[in-house]
Amino acid sequence: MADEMKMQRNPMADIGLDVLEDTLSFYIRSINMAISRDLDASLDGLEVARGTGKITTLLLVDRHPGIRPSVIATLIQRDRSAMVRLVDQMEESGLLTREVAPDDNRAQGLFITGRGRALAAEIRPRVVRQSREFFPDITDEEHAVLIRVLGRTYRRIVGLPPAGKNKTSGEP
Amino acid sequence: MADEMKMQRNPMADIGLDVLEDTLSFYIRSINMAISRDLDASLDGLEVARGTGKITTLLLVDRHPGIRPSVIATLIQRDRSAMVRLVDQMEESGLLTREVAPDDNRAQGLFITGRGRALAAEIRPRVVRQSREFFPDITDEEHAVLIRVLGRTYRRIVGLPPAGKNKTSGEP
DNA sequence: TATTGTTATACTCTATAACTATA
DNA sequence: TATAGTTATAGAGTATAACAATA
Repeated sequence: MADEMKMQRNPMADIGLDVLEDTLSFYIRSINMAISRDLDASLDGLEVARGTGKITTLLLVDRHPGIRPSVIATLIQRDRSAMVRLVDQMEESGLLTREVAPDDNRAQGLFITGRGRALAAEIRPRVVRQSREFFPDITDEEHAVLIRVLGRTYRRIVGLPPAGKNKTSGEP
Repeated sequence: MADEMKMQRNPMADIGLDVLEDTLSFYIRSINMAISRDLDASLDGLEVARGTGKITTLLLVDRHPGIRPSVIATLIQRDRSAMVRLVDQMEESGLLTREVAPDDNRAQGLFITGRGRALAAEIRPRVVRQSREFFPDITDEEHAVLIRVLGRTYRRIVGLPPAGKNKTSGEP
């Protein structure tokens, strides 16, 4: 009788996630969707909302004048064709400019504009704050572990040297 | 002299990521892209590759016969319209069936088919293995911390009760 | 022959709104 | 009035292949 009464009063209450309960990729993929939506909302109207590459591109160009599109493409894990559209878009918005690289006529260097620099300054604290505030229920220690472990994984994926060793210009 | 020689021999070697270096959302978003691509590759040809909802839907329907699309939609953070297309697709593939819910004619229950059950059994170990092998350079302890912290965050986002309390059918 | 940037295309995902039928 | 599912559509992202110019 009580068995028949349970029905689905709160359908969420007793849902088990099967093996996904212990599967990191599931959590990464799920949280990615939520955090990206939240980030878009917190940057609404700012020309860098939507999509995963614009913020990184802006900050990298601001920090590394003359950086090449192909380098950024590697760091944001896009192919060159996707990178072209990204740079097109940001150039049209007046955030950066392209110049032919002095040492290689095939390549380009990207340079920040005044507007781009202002926007970078505007979003920098916002991006950091949004990221931390998205995890209100984790401790600073847990946060540090996540940064360390996920940072290590990211660097391995894109081919950056391990943390703390990026001061020396390494061998190829 | 040595200053002029550095040029850009290995362009990746000394790239700083600006504030993104300490921004969790950046790592989540970046790793998400890589892990999703890798998962797609490891499930190539299996009818559940591509896109984030199919695997979860299959395992949830297999585990919870009669589960409603709207419940799954909440757990995978999609709206109902996206859920419809997902279920359409999986029904056409013969992985699950829809039935009108006996207690509410508006609602549906989803049920696994033989093919669906077989596919679920096929992918379960693959998904778990892929997830762990994608992080070859983290310890089991670090892995456990990630599962615990990200799992907690996921449950908060989608409105599931905290871990360990999902045995009791909670109040609404 | 390999690399950098470019263009084109097809495919998928995302977000939004409006609609139906039930409750 | 609110909810479960559905349909339609515009916009954005993704993957792929082919191309030109340069190394």
